[in-house]
Amino acid sequence: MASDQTRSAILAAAERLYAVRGFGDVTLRDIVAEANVNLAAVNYHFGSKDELIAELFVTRSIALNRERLAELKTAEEQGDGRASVDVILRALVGPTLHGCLGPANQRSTAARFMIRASIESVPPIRRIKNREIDHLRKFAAAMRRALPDRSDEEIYWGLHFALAMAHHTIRESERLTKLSDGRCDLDDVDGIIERVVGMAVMGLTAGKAESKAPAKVAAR
Amino acid sequence: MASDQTRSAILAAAERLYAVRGFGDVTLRDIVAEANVNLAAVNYHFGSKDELIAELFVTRSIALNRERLAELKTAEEQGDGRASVDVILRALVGPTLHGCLGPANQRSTAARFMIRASIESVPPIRRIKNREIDHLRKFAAAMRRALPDRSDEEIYWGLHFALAMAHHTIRESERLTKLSDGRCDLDDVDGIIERVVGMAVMGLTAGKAESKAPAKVAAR
DNA sequence: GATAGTTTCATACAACTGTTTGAATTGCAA
DNA sequence: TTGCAATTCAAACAGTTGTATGAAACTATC
Repeated sequence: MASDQTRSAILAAAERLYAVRGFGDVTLRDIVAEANVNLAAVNYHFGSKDELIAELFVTRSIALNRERLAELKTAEEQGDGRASVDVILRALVGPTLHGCLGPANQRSTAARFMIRASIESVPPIRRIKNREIDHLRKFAAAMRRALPDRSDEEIYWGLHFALAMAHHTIRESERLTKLSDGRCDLDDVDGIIERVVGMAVMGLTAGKAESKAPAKVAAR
Repeated sequence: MASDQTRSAILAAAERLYAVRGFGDVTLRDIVAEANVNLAAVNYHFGSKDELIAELFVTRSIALNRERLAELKTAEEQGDGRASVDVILRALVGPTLHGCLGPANQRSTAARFMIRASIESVPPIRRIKNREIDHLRKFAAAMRRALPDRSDEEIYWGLHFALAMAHHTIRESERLTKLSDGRCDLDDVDGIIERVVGMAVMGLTAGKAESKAPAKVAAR
């Protein structure tokens, strides 16, 4: 309980190393060297390596989900309990994209860490991700209120595809840059968000009149 | 050169184990036990564990890419060197989705292996994936012919999003089923393909008249 | 049927992994 | 200061990993 100094040094060092080198080849010995603490400190403070990784990921996940829900809640309050489709989608994919993309040289360690977590999917992280379903259900519910005429199936596919585009863009941003010879601007995060949201809105509202304002779907 | 029996037994056993248990916890000893061969046989026939994995993945990748290109070529020949947007997209995402989705109990070992490869992303596989850019360029070129008015940027984003939806559906099919309480039918592969293609077509052609037939975008 | 080349085999190797141990040290309360 | 708990430390542990070795078994050629 006393200092907590060692504990946070380990957390910081671990996140830094995982962010840069991935989970695959970072050992406990690397971490304690980076943190300037003793090897046994990890097991003393966290119990095991997996629990260290889990704590790292849970912390960031909670923060991310909190942000998403806050955005959703604000939007629904302003809209009399009903937010528009594009606003809901922006609350879903915006925080992630803002957190993980943007100019590479100014990405936070936390962002790089979450990118790794999104790419490598090591067991302790996978276990946590599986519990995030409840979180998504809240967005499904919001979307149901925004599109009362759409079937649940359509809504789930819409949310699924929105997340697909967001996560894939994060995971494969390097490849997209290379493929397009830099013509796709991965630094313009807001542009990307509008692109993703625009596509998802089209998918969710295609063939029906929207119940709210048509939303500015054009990207850039 | 002689028998090749051992070699293929190793390949088959390795693919089977990786497909079921993932790359994370399958050791060479597991593989040789499953294949009923000696431990040293792997290094004798493949050089190293990584090269074994690479050969496995390259084989499947080549087959997949061949299938995609064949579909594209057929379509372009039938259309006087110009295929329609939806047909190009179907050639891009169809083979992958057909190969990896469908009723879980009748998925081939190869399909399960490719799903694993898509989820876990171990170093030797990542190295190979990075060389697949040329392959994508061919689809970009075909798309440019189909949509001469669209900018390269729009085309790359369109292809990127199409792949995003396809791969994410494969990676997260379990989660989508759980989230939607089974309302999203992951066994109807053709339905999924139409859904993905439909979305991508909308994204690529939004705001402009299509140069070919409007394509049946509605899913199911 | 001897021989040369290929393939198999049991075994050892060397390195690295996360974890544990028990003693030393520290910090704080009485 | 004394005593007690929390923390740090060096060292070792136990297990696993991929790989290398050298002899044995095989196979096909002459």
